[in-house]
Amino acid sequence: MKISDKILAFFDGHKRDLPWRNNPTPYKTLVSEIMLQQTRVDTVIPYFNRFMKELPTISSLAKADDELLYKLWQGLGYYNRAKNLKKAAIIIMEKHGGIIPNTISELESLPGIGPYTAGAIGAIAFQINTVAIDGNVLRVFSRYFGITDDIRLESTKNVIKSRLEGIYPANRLNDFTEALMEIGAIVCLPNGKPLCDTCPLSNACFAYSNKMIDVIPLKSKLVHRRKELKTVLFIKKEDRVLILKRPRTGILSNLWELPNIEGHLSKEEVLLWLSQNGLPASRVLSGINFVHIFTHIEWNMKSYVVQIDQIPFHMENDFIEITEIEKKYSVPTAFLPFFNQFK
DNA sequence: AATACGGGGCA
DNA sequence: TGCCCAGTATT
Repeated sequence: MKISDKILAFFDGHKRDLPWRNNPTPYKTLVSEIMLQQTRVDTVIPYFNRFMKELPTISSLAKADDELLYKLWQGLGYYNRAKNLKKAAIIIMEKHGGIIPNTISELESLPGIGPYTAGAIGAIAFQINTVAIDGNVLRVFSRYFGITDDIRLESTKNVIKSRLEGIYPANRLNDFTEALMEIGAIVCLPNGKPLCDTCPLSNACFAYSNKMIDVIPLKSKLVHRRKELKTVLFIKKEDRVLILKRPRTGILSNLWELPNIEGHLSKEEVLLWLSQNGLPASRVLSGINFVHIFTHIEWNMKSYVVQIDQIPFHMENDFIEITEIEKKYSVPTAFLPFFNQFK
């Protein structure tokens, strides 16, 4: 039995029931693949279902209100994906007549779509004979071929790509592409924990036969995570809280945040900051402290709850009812504990 | 070639 | 704690 047949047979017998696999369309493939970038399937599922309900077509996505778009993405992370997805939808409407393009080069020219996603959409939605190399595929085939180089290196990905091209079947490119990733996701697990007993590749797997599953793949360490101190202010007047829109670029771009200041401030320093910013406070109380960890930054946040007597007239539109914030404003996870402390 | 970019789940 | 995740854009 050819290796590709074994892989396809495994997929037929073990594939998970995922929402984007029900009555698949290129649009479902596009949205799911963007959401799945660096994000687990289980995390994506509820986001995908909500997204498809609110924005069921390319055209609705292209016209979507930005606040709705970011709200649908709240908590999913890598928020530029949402921005780029809408940009891509607009380009598809304007330059491709509303039809998702069916060539790798056209797909890859869209914002937010790189080599992996173009390959995945090309193969899954359009049966293009192309390789889609994600983290799963790198792990499965570095083990299978016995490739001991650092899988973060572009050169290693190219080696795996060319080796992989040699085992592609003539048809069912869509199922085969998903099958490779499915094996990585449910059998060939990371951290030396693969379930080789149930793996369709084990009898020809280099790492398995050489007892090297715990050393392959080799992956270099990430750079050090820097620490930042912040003081977060929960400034409220009855049911309304002051929130600010973050810049269009950088971390958590376009999302809404609580006012925050670099460093850990004392109550007196907070009072000074408030008066300098035209916010005379009636009371400043210590709030909760919280640590939020990003991939490359750690925010150590100290908070204060500030009650003010009167909202300055020029800030009238910046104080939003909490229930309204929950419904319509996209607030990054890092700030949610400060809202939840009152529940 | 290296870094910025989220958040959660699991040893 | 550290690793990993259906990666891409920017520098």
